[in-house]
Amino acid sequence: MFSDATISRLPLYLRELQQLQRAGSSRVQSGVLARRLGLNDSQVRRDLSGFGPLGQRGVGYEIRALIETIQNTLGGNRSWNVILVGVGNLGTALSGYRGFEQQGFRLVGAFDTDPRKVGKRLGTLEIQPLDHLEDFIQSEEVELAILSVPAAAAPSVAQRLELVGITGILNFAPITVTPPQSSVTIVNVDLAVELQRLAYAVLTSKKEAGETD
Amino acid sequence: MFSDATISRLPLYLRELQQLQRAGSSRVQSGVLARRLGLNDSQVRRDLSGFGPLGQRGVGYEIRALIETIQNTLGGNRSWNVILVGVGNLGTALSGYRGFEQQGFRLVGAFDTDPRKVGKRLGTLEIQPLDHLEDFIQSEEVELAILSVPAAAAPSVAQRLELVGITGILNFAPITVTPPQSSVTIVNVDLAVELQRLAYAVLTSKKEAGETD
DNA sequence: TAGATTGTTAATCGATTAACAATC
DNA sequence: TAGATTGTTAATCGATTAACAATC
Repeated sequence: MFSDATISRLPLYLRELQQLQRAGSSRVQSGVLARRLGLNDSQVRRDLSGFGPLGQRGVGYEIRALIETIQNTLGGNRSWNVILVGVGNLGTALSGYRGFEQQGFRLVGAFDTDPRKVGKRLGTLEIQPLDHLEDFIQSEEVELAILSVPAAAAPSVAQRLELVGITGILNFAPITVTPPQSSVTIVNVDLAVELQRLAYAVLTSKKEAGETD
Repeated sequence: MFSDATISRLPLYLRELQQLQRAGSSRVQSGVLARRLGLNDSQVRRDLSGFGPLGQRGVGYEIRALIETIQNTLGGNRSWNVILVGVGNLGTALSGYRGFEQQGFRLVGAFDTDPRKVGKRLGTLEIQPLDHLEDFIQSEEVELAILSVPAAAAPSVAQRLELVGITGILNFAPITVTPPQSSVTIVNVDLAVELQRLAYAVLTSKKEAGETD
């Protein structure tokens, strides 16, 4: 129904639409979305046409309907129970990240091996020891895990999560984690990668501009 | 020389190669890299062939040479001075992120508007007020900025950064920031987007497996 | 009706991949 | 030499985009 390329843009449309809605708009045109996201307007219409006829010719798209439809497609229009494994600097930051809650992701548990952290609070949650992982995941029907442990620990923790039935892992540890078996989907996020892409883009835009540097 | 698709994979190769090197390997084959990154081996060879003949037929690629070449291409084989604007939870986490230093990015300054934060230490740095931004950027030859301020403040801070000559901004604020003029390159990182992609991947892999849910 | 914008087609463009000769 | 793996071609596949009829 949707190509991979389209799927990867749906979250971007969603964010932009929510921004427009908050700013008071109720309708939007393909050209507006395209400009704001640096895309082509044909591309936007083609992406959105996968939902069936949603727009009105001559008028545009109803923002509210678009948001609901995209959310339905992306997240099944339901909330997901998420746990955080590894409450270091990054883990703490991620737990406070507004965007997650907004998009239907509920942080229901936080885990760390460090005995000094266990028992402390993280927002409204109490940090639990890693031993509790298995019981908690089963009793709370947790499906997704955010992994922010040190690189060295990441593969073994990922394996443990898979064994107990976690279906998706968002890995922030600076190491590529591949699924031990294939019952779990792992998305690796590398923050340094983004900075490298930025540096490359800056270098090439300078070259284009004719600077010698 | 390199397609966009190839460029976006170079940082992934780099990370994988550094991991292999740390594990004691000195050579690697296209098939090995492909498997570890979920790519096709032809694709890996094609990507790497842009550097000229680097591999040895029948043997593979020298890891050390590959790393150096990729680093050269991506970052100009030099270090970049980076500042952090917005020292909240996320900013603090980013400042401690190992991956940045490893890839040649040096955090040279940290800024926040909050008077209670100004003067405090962040690692080896002292947090400065936003007023110091312009002077600091010019005297320290800062080129890149990591933006982790609240969404509402992001566009105006981005504009300020552009005016004073910053050439690249990595934006973590949960809002799409587009360059006011075109003298700056902005890369928007949305952490919730990754979680949404994961959720979608989980949903579709379930459907494929025939679960009704 | 006149103006605007969608939905969709067809053409173009670019990226992936299988295959294999070259060669270490 | 025999085995392995690169570098590169050619074919395939998929994604983007211009264009325009449909229609609000």
